[in-house]
Amino acid sequence: MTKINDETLRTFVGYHLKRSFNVIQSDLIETLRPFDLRMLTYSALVLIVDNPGLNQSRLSQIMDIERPNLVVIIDELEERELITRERVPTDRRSYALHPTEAGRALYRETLDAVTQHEAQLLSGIAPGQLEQMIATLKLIESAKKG
Amino acid sequence: MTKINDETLRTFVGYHLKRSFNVIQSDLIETLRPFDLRMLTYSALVLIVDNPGLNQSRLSQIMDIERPNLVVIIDELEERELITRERVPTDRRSYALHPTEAGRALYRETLDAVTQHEAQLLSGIAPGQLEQMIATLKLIESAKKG
DNA sequence: TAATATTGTTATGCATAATAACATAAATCA
DNA sequence: TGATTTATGTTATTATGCATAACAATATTA
Repeated sequence: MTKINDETLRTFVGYHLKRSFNVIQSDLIETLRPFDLRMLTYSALVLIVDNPGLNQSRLSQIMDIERPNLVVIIDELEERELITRERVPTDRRSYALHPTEAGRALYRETLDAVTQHEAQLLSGIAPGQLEQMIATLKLIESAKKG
Repeated sequence: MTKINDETLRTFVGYHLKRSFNVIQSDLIETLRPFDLRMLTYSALVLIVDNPGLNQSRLSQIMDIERPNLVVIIDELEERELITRERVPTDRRSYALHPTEAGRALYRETLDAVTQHEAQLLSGIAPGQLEQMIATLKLIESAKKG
């Protein structure tokens, strides 16, 4: 088999970002599978545990997704009794999101698992090199328009 | 509004990768919109122009997608007469994919546009820093299991 | 008070991605 | 050689991620 030439696409930073993210994403999906969590439900759980009382509008902002898409995620976490939705007395439009004890327990379990799996996956790369890359990724993130 | 704490997620390389990729992806989608191309149809077009004669099986491998998902992409490119599918005499199971002249023209146009847009988006970051990041991204890419 | 904005929701559609099952053709092997 | 296995492209189906329009309830503002 002749090797395929992707040098043109390799000139794009986005191409490298996507391919490397795919690797990490595959690993993460497998890591979360035993806990019956997807990337988005996991991210939401972590953010709710770390920011108890926040509402869905704020959560969708930090997660960079549209509010309608967050609804089903919150529905799922609530149905599994990992979080609660409580009416806010001072603003009866919104719900305050809080983790349950089960939610906090799952948070601890999964955080351990995810941390260890990512560390294992990236064990061949020097920590300093990763730190440097993260600094650059933050610059890209802040290049966002609007 | 109180600032939301995402420090836990920030400990993951994957979180930074995803957020920065989202920024580049949004920009790319807008860049490709006038050409009526999506990321996948664009990638496929580039790879076919750069590797004329390759078949769908090989293309799906380099694109990291499943063969069934490639079919509709190739269908679309063929229907728009940007590429052709030709039976391979020596292996009548497969098709050789070739760009048409229109496909090569669109390739040149879009390559210019995409290159310029990405350069503009990342203009605030030193080229050397980007190169260093790409080297790290390649390491992550090659950490793939299987 | 009237007009406007915000929050959460439903409905809908598009894009990306994975799997099973299949017909055709090629390769292997016994 | 013939039988089995493998490879290629396809259809169908499903899950997931992500965006927009429209809406009811509530809050804000002019």
